[in-house]
Amino acid sequence: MSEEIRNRILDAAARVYAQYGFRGATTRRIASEADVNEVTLFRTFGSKAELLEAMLQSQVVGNGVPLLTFDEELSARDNLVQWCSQVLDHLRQHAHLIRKTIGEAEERPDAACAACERSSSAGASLVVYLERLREDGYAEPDTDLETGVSMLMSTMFGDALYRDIMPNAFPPIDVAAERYAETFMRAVGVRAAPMPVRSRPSRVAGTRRRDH
Amino acid sequence: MSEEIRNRILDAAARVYAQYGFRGATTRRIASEADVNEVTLFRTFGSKAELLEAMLQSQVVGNGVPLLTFDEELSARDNLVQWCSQVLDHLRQHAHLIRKTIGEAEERPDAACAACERSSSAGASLVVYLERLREDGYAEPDTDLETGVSMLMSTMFGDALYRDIMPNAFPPIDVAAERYAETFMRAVGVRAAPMPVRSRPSRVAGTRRRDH
DNA sequence: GTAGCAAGCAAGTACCTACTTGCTTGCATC
DNA sequence: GATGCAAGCAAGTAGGTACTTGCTTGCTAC
Repeated sequence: MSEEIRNRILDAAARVYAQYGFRGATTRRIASEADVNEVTLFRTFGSKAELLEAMLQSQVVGNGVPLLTFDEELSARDNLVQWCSQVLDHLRQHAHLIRKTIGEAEERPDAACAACERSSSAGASLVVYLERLREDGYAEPDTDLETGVSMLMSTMFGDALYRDIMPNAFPPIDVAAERYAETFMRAVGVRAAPMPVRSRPSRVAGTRRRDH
Repeated sequence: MSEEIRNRILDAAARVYAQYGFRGATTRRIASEADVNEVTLFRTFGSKAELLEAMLQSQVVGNGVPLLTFDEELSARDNLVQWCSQVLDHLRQHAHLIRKTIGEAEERPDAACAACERSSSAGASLVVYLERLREDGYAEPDTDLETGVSMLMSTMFGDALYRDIMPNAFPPIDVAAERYAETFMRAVGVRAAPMPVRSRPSRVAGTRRRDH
């Protein structure tokens, strides 16, 4: 089948690109990494540029930064920790590829943009969640939410992309997610318990908050 | 003089490298950017690798991330805002170069490390400052200082390096420094006024804090 | 069996790359 | 004016790059 060999080439291209970048990802290297004749690359994808474009697209499809989908069963803290952990995992898995793509943004800006949209919508999903916490009285109303979210996203990108080249600039890897989430909560004023009183509007249906 | 032409080559190499990276920074391009014969590069630096190494070193020397040197006249907030502003300025000036160097860390890890040491010592200077604020009662004692600092550094790197490719993921450029500083202050519990009472040891000489 | 097709293989094209060599030009010093 | 030196210039070397062409091999379907 042609499909199997096609995927083998795409996978090999991803590995080679992640290590050597666009210029360094020669057709020769990719072919030998995929254990395929070099001519097959051109017959299958037409050119090196088209190959790498297809490879980047295949890496992005269904592979974006995870959105925050809150679980009513969990506390705000646990929701945040879990999401941070997912985002960190995802970014770390694609760290080399992202680093290369971003590093070459001057020369091929379109490639970098694809990945960016995903991450900004992930940030947006966090904003939505925080606004809900706020109207439920779980978060203080007078904090700079957007800046906090922006900082948390930068933090997770920084951790995932640069931990391996400057390891002592970050919290230990096994507690990073919760430390980020907790520090973030302080920054944007997310409380464990809701605001003491005020005219907090009761939620619609389906919530299980019976607290005072 | 040979010195002038040498600097012209180094500057040109920096520009070309910032745009094309190591592989893309061909001796031909650098020579033409410096308006110098290509042979002169080899006579002056020996090889392309030595040239670019010299260029990176010349960019780092006396050019590290600024350390936080607090001004007793200013409030903690103003000290932090000022420092953040300096760091952001510095990082933005070298953004392209840093991005390329970090993107190529897999292939030339030593080059990336040089820049990293500087920035981690900048973070360390912030920790020192915060510990002083804490013992003066200007900061809460029970917050995760290291994580906060790590997040602030990541934030500033992220802003400086990625703002141009994802502009709406960050606060407006003219207020970014103060928003980061203020959000950071919340996160690590830096107050405008010192702790209410306790057995706070009085500072040595030269301070002007007469508050209770 | 044979026709079609996907892949391998060997070789070649045209261009770019780092780097070298031999020679000329201009300037500054004695 | 002769010497030395830094730079330019033209040409060449050896190898890598993307990409092409022509032919062979092996498998699958009718």
